[in-house]
Amino acid sequence: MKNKDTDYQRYRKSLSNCHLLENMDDLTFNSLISLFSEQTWPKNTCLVDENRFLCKFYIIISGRVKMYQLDETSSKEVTLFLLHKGDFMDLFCILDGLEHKVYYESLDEVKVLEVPMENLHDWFRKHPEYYKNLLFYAGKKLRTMENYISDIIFANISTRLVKLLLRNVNKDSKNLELINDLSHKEIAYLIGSTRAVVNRQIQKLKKSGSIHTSRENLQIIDLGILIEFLKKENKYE
Amino acid sequence: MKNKDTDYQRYRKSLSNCHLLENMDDLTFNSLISLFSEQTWPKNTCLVDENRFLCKFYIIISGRVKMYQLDETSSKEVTLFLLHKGDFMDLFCILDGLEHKVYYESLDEVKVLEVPMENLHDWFRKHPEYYKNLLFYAGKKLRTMENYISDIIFANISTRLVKLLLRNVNKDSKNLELINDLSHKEIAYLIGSTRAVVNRQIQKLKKSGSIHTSRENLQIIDLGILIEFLKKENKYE
DNA sequence: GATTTTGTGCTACTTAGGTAGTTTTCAGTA
DNA sequence: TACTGAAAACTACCTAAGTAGCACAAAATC
Repeated sequence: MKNKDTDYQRYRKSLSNCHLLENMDDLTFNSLISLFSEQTWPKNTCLVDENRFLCKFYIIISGRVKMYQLDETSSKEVTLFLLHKGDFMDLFCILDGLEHKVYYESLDEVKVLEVPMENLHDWFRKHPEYYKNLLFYAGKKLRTMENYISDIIFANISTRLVKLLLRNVNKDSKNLELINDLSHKEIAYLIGSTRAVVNRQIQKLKKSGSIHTSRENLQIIDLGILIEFLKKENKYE
Repeated sequence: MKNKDTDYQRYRKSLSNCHLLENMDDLTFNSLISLFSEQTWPKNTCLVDENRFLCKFYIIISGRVKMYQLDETSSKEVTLFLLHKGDFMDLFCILDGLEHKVYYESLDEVKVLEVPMENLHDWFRKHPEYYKNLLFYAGKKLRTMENYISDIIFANISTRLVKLLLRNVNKDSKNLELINDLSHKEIAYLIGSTRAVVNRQIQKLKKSGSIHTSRENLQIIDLGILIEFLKKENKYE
């Protein structure tokens, strides 16, 4: 039992940014977290089982999972969300209980907390006030999607690329995080484009002296140039 | 009091498709609906007051409201949602209580139910189990947005146009609804394109014999042709 | 009923970005 | 240390779709 308790404290700490668990006293937190069990998914694994997310719910503890759509005809991809610590799967299923045709793939070794959907629903029925946390999270994701749509419609690829970079710069360290070790292909899918086009833009950014790249690695060396670029395009917020 | 009761019954009926009010006994329904007051907005009016939706919440009873984003630089638009009977405003604000930079415009004379946000929150605190209804609605909208994104990335304009038409065909009457009286410009904004391009595609559809148009009016005369077209593009679901 | 505004149809032009293909570089591993 | 496969770099090409402009018709406004 002592062991479990320290586990819970560990989760409490590592999931401090998790909207679902916000404003929760320790007792409630423990009652919820005791329903979960920890799992590890290996790197670069697809989670293709369509119905899995109707019966199980997951919270990511560590590692990245991309949620993406695939177009069978052209075998193109779009990454809808790059999920990480504190994110859920599948948001859509937990909200409306319907099937969600979407793909998930781990980009790192991923640790998750798993709970049978039914148990989670039971818990929520007993603690309906915590639906609010789910609402808040859904709101965040809606906003992200709305921005995605306006970006695709209003902004060209170079703008979208620069915005993606700036979004993922750590405010304190000024370093690129979360997407710094992705291939050009993965970066392309994050902004709804293709490898070749993104590479073309990356070459331009390199020549401008704003970034430095090596194999599966992208670093920002002059944030100011990127910000100036967005300002020129009137896309700087 | 009698008068009020008949009002409530009228709302109950006309808002039967409203997710927020689903699975609600009459007593609860009345306790909620009594917080609202009816309002009428004239046709073609912009609701620009930025903070309005932070303090007031609206349910549409009749008429259409488009929710859209505007790019100041290019003065381009995208319509994110074409809201109508049973839809809410502003979903984003009710979910996370944050400001939402978005535009609303009435396309018809619109009747809404208005409630001060604070009162609605109070009601929800007393009836937290109805957060679930909000969750369900949010899920629906997330799905719509996800589809929007994949369509923009995977499908060309003609496909997106045909999909838009088919989505808005009444299953029973086979007639185009909700978007049948829009200008080409408004149709363009619904699929993230421009007037001229949409017009080009509409001419093609007319020549194919699938649709008939007149000023601000679009009718489908051969649904089969449109469905065949999508099948050929492998975009038919 | 005259004037203005708005929607539609079309033509001609431009271009960003998608596509295809080759070469080079690099990391893992046999 | 050589082999292999993936990522990256670069070139050449193509086209869907955005842009600009104009003419005409239907509505709306005066």
